[in-house]
Amino acid sequence: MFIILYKDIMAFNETKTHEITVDVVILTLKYDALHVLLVKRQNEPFKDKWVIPGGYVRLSENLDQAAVRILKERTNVDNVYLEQLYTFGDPLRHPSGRVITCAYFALVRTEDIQITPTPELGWHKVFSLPPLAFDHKEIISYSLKRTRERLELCPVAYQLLNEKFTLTEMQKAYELIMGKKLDKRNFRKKAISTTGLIELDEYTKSSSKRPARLYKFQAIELNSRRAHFISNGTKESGIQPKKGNK
Amino acid sequence: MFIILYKDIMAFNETKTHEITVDVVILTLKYDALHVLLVKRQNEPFKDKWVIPGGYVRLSENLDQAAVRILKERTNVDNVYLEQLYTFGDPLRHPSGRVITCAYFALVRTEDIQITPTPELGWHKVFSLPPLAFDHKEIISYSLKRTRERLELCPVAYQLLNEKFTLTEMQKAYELIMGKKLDKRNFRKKAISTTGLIELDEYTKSSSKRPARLYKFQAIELNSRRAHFISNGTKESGIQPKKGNK
DNA sequence: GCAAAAGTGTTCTGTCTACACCCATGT
DNA sequence: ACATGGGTGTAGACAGAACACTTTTGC
Repeated sequence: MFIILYKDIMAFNETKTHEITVDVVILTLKYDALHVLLVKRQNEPFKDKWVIPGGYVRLSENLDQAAVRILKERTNVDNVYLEQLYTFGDPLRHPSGRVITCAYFALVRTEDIQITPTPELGWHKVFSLPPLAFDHKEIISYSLKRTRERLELCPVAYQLLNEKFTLTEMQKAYELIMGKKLDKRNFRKKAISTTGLIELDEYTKSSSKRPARLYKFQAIELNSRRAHFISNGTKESGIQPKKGNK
Repeated sequence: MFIILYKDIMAFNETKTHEITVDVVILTLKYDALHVLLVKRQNEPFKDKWVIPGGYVRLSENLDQAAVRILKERTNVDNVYLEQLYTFGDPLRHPSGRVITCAYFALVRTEDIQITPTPELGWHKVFSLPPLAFDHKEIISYSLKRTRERLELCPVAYQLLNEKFTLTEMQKAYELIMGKKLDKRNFRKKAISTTGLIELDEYTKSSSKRPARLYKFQAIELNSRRAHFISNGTKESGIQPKKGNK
């Protein structure tokens, strides 16, 4: 049996290691507001403050897998939009040690998730958050910024909508995330021209108003979506100059 | 003096720690090509393969500071564009252990750097790289993709140009990074309308052709630039809905 | 018949693209 | 005078923004 002196452990600690966690900002639309899933800390430091779900990265898994695992542990879904956000590594962000966190964010459909809210786990409105521990307010803020950027480039909002949805619901999702009103006619024009949006021959019924046409998004092969959005880097094969346009 | 058993160290290692490094892709323009600074590995694994400069994160420094330090160690400059790129954490990316790397990329002016190339350190053309160790080819590829995205949004290319430059030089920088030819008149129109570009009353002299007007970029307060580009998250103060446009 | 949400087109404006010739200088 | 890179404008296509009324349903 080996015997090792305490100072060797400290040297090991100094030169080799930090703790690394993955934290996942899980966003959903609920009751006409953007919500984030938070957990109440049971222990010091920051006892009774809220945090986004996270955990240590296991030695056998990559960062994406850790994020998927953490997401699934909390929500039991794994079939969602998930993207690496940023890595936060301030030495003082965790009061009791050096913890570097690789933050991810996920967009999930409320209908896919069965969470029984408890005093320790629940959805909170992104625009009125309870007191948060560590730098988690900053992480949520940054995930909102990134979500807005993604929304402008591609229609990831459908990841927040039910399988079948009306254009008004889709517009509402955009307005809630972007935080501003959009013009109905312009929005619908742009939405309809989006590739992947499929017009159905179905209409809403329950409302006491005029029925609205339903739409859905083309099923995207999950692996290919993850290949785009969850990826250690680019999908380009190697490094090549782009082709000239002459 | 404490005495700790070997198995305790292993438990510590299993539950708490991975190694974390910061690697910096350092890009520059040289001899009409985009170059990246590479180091030849002296040890196994991947002995004699090339890597991008990197190092362990010290317990007292944050990730940005580690990147700045690594950049400065290699190039002796610290006044450059530097941005966190992505964190790579595949368990198999490093054959001899679990090393997670937070990759950065930097744009530097060749004129600012005095590197005496040795067989172990030097500039390599991004489009014809030598054999690289680990996943460093992927990291360089991704940094090129990100640089192109940045170029389309803001004129970071001036970070690669000398203090005073001609529009033709600027166009050449864009063409080399984007990998395609650009239209001269359209480029100049767009460049001139860019805020921050200052037309000087100076012209090139040395050429044996018609002198070209020189331009420079407005000096940007370094701290404010770093606040934008090197930042643990967003600069927005807190999380607020955007103002409506009605 | 009325309240409430669904649905629908046109005009204007600014931006991006394509494209060809004259200018200033050194040799 | 000529070779070389510097410098300039316009017309057409396209995308985004502003804007108001009719339709369909449940009650």
